[in-house]
Amino acid sequence: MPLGAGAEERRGWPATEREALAEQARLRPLAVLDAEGPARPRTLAGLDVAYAGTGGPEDRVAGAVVVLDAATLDVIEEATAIGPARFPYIPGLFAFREVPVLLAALAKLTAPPDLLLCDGHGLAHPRRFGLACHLGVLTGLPTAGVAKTRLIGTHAEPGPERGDHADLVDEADGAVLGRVLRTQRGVKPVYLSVGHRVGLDDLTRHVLAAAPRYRLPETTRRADRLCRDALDADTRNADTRNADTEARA
DNA sequence: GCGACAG
DNA sequence: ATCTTGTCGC
Repeated sequence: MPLGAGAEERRGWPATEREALAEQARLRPLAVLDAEGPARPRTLAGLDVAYAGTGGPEDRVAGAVVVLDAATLDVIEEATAIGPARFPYIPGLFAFREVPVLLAALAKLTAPPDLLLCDGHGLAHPRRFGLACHLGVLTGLPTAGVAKTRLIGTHAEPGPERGDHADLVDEADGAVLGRVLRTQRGVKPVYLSVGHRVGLDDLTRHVLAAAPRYRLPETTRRADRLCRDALDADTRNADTRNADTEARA
């Protein structure tokens, strides 16, 4: 999947909270949040990141993207990438920590997925520009956030059945930020929000279809396992190299 | 000042 | 996210 070096790469990655906030403000207007569809995506991609450290900018991170056939949920393609976190974990600036390694993994795909499902929020963000929006603007692909917990907004408790849902609303202005969806009877709901070039109704259908059995959609489950495995494999390789160096000393 | 706070 | 023992349930 062709992803040329973006302006971000040439300008350097934000090093401070202030620079990151400025970058969010610069990119935010580029997100397309009023789109419909994609109605019938052929492929759905799940993205996730695993960490080695405790939240600092030096942590080792592994990103993964898993492309599934939207109809059968069979794996079509996978890719991973490993590198430094490059930014500390700060709620609201999450993307600056995960985007670099996710872009690196996406660049290894042979074809662009029809919809990227990110592990985090999109519009449901303090400044309306979560990880899913950020990744959408940078790749140009349809993206959405599928988060396990709330970041902002309030909502009623969704009904108990699979498919039941409630609006996630910004108390300040009444704006609908996303949707709280029950993917299985009797389990905690997940938080959906638009990222770029997708509609909330279509997103809800796709996530429900991708979660036939568990709380989280297969996209998220597959990506979660893949990035975890990639990080563990890298850790073992590093240990092996260190052992060899010690032996030769 | 006191909580809340994606992963 | 990651660190971690046991435990309740299908």
